[in-house]
Amino acid sequence: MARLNIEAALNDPQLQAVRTIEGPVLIIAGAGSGKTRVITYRIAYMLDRGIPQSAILALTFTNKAAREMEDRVKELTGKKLQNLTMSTFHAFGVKILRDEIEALGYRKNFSIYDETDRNQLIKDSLRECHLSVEGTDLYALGQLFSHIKLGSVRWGDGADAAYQPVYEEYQQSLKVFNALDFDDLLVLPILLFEQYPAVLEQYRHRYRYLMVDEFQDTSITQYRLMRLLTDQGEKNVCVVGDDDQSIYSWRGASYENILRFEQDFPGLTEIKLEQNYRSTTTILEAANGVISNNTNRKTKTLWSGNTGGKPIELYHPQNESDEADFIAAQIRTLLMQERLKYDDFGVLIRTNAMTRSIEEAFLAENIPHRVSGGTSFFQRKEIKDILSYLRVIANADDDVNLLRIINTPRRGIGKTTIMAIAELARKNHSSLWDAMGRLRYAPDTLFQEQGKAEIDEFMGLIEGYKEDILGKRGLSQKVRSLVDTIDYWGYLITEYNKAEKIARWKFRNIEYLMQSIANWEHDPDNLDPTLYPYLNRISLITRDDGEDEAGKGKVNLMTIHASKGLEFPVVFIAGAEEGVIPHTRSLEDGDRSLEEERRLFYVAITRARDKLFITSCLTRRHLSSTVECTPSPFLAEIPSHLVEEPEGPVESDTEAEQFFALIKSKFT
DNA sequence: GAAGAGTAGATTTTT
DNA sequence: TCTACTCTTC
Repeated sequence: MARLNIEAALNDPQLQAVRTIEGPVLIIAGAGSGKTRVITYRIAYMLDRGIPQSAILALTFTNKAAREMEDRVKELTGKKLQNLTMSTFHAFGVKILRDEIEALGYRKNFSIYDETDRNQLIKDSLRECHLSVEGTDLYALGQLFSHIKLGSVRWGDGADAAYQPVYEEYQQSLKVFNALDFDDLLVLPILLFEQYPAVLEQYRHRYRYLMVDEFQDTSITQYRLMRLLTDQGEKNVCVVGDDDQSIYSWRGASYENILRFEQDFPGLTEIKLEQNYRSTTTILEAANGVISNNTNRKTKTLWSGNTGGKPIELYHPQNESDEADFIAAQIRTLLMQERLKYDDFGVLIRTNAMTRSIEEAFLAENIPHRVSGGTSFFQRKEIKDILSYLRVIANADDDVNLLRIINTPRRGIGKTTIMAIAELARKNHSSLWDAMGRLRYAPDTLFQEQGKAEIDEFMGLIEGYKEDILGKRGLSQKVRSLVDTIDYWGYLITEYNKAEKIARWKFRNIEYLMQSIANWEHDPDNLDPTLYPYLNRISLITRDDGEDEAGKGKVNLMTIHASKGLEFPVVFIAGAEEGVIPHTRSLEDGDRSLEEERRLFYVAITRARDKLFITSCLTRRHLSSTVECTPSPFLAEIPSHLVEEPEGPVESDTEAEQFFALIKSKFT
């Protein structure tokens, strides 16, 4: 391999961070201080010193970050990295459970429930306990269940004990369905390790070098898992984080893990990376001006070698569509004037719903773009339908997914039939599939022959594909045949008979899905291209993170949360209004959340390398009405000498332009 | 008993 | 704008 020349590539603190591979290490890495660089060099350095790939475990926060890091290490070392484990905490949990879950009384073909599946199950559990679904805040109840499961709240003690039976029903159902929710992916490995020390010992023995990225965004549960793996012996664990960029506390993340780490690992090496290589002084000063208003933070001074920089430009468009047009027009101008490329631009928004207007403007202006976040591809109804078939083929006891497809496309198994099956399942404490199996051959039932025949046909369909797919290759071909057999196209046509366009578009999505399965299956690095690994993988992907090259040459449109860890020469922050950032929903629960919103704004600013645009609309459509907006209070925290703010609102399109746009849209 | 039509209700951030 | 649930019709 090419000789690793780390001295030339790194500054002193970075060098120290890379070379200190023994013992506990805490790296406080400010925004743009070369954190990813340090982590990748550190791994390369370890490999260079002869530490085997299989001994290294690097945990990240998102799949995207994991993949990116892997690519960079690959690039740096020129090695194949088949035994290096780089994944999210959740994916690591799945990996453990896939091998060991039988010890906990589940089967290996477990299903993983996403938010939608989980909400469905919570609804069913509520009904089962004779509580009204309409009168319950499902989101809040889901959060409560999470807290209970993760052990941060107890019944009666901050948690409404009235919901305890619902929780128990929920848990029991998961067990019967052989399904896990996202929390289980962390909690069950911990349980496993606590109950079976010998298993834990195996993992400790294997993973002797641990790294945790985005440490400020780990939860206490993730911390416990990490600690179990590193508490004994050499304690070669390195965590990298920045308390100022902690933006996931609503998901249980706690930057206090940094303090906890200091306590639990005495004698650790602490390294601060404070030199910012990314942004101009202007941008950095603005960011510092904002974040210094937070009270709860570790002291840290970011400085930059780049002096000066272009001013930050703040605009006030009339409404969100003017805002979108403005951004599109600026991109067009800068492309020509500054010779920038499309992928030099990042457009950051607070909520997914804000993508729409901007995307429309990009489409109208013919600006190639990529949206990450947003309603994930895998959340679309048509995709979920097809995937539900696959999930049921993998694990027929999965009632939630079974119910989704049992009559989709319609095959004459209606409400009454399903109720009867559910009744039998309830009596036997079994899954629906199990109950159907009984009904299928039972001579004496309340069922008419008609219903029975349909159940028989449905079960036959699933069983046939089970035979054909499980453990076998050629997945994408078989999915294609499945889609044909159930005539999903025919279903779409009848369901959307008034809008063939929609039906066609939905079917195209399914084509994409099959294409992506094919890509995954033909990836030479993929050693096991069968159904289970596929389902495990996609269950944890929320973003439509198209394969590596897909983002090249495109403007990046994403939420601020999704932008963490990325950087762009030019950044637009859209919707810098009170109620958007800070978001109304977060203002409801106090100062701690306000500080988190400020950190979010800080993260957004620090994504920019050279130039930052901020737009704050005068009005914005919200739900179905238009509301007046006031600028975000955070804007006033940016030192005013850094900002250029043209008077008055941005000009909206002249009538002539609108006319041309209309003509143009008719031709496209 | 199932299919189709119509109407609420909903939009913070993600594994 | 879209989806999930309810009510009506066949």
